[in-house]
Amino acid sequence: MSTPTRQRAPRMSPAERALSIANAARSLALEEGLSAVTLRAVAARAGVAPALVAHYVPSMDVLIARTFASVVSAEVAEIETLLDALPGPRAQLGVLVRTILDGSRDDVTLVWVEAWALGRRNETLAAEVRAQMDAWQGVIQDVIGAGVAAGEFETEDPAAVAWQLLGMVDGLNAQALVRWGDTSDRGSLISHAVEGMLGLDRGALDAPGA
Amino acid sequence: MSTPTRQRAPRMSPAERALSIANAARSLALEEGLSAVTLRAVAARAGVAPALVAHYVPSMDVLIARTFASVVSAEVAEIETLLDALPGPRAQLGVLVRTILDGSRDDVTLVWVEAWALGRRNETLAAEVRAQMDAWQGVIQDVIGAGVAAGEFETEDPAAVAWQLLGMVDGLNAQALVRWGDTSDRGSLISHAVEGMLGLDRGALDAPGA
DNA sequence: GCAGATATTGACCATTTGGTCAATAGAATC
DNA sequence: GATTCTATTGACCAAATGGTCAATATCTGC
Repeated sequence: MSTPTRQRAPRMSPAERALSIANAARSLALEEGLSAVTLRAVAARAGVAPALVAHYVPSMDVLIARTFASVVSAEVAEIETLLDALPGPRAQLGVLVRTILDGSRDDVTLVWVEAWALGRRNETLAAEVRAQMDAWQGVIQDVIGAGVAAGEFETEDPAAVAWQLLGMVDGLNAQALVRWGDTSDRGSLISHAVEGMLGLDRGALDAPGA
Repeated sequence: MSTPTRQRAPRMSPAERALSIANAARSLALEEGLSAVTLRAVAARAGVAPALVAHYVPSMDVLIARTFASVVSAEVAEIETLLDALPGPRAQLGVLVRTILDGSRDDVTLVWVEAWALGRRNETLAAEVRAQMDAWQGVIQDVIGAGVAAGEFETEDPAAVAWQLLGMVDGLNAQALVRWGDTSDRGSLISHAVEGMLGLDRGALDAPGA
């Protein structure tokens, strides 16, 4: 059947090849989930013999953990720069919630959900999951903390609220991954929920003017 | 090494054997997760040859889906009877949230999380996941609907609020599965969140008297 | 007790997984 | 142009997965 046989891969420097493999793993994870990041699948996508992937990575467990970290830390960084451009904590929190729930990151959500499951049998991945959760929680906590300092939010425990909010949006995203269409009112409803947690008036977090 | 060899399993009626296998799969799922429900693992736990499991089940995919349904529907039934014993919607909602989040069902949570992940490669399981999500949502929606009818809750879309609440608690439970200890304030915080969604005063859902 | 029905099993098979290692090919250096 | 270095590969391996099927053991009805 035509040429299902792979050409010999052009020689690269170790750094280049390592990057190429990491990128292959990353795109594979985003398109088909972390469980699709197997030795052979990564090799095929990178256009390379399976043995080469094994050669460049200590074990598949750590490649999966690194891939997870790569995907998620990029998302965190993206959100952070987005928030930096906004005026105050209230605007930031509103945008934060709406952005996370806007459904445009289902691929990342899939990576999260599979990481929770795979983490039970891959301790390296589990550690990375905890680290990235901490990073996420930190971003949210900073916003909430700033809001409390500015007298805009009311809570005695910004850290706990941040964890709570993180869990909520994770759950809603995971749910959206499984359920049919209908991702309608997620934004406004959770805004009301957050208002409840932070002692805000109803609608205080709704999208401003625009 | 002693006797790692299995005795021949005592003969049973098909109904009995099928039940025995289902129970083995169920306990395995609760102890080690859905991904541990493999042909050989189930056979070992049931004290039976692997071929017998294959004989009694159309495929592992459906055994896994049935096991998921068994675990989750039992939980739904348990909660329903718990709610029936309570006076009104507000008490029911408060207990509902606190009970789901009390951390005593981590085994079921693990089954949920793995079902989300495995469902992407097991359509039978995916269908069952959606069905059980609908069941859960129905229970919650009934409580909220009753509360709205009684003038205790304020929302225009009980169904949406129910979905939202379900997603939130799922996420918080999944998070607790991964994070270290510290499952502290989950109850009261989410109560405030729900109060925000349903237009209740702060503290309206806190545990009564007791 | 004997014969038939059937619950159960061992022996296979194909596939997929992660991983190892000596051999090979290709670029850089002398 | 020959030699050295090394990126890359094919050929393996062990383990685990789901699944099939003829053979066997055991119970039931006659």
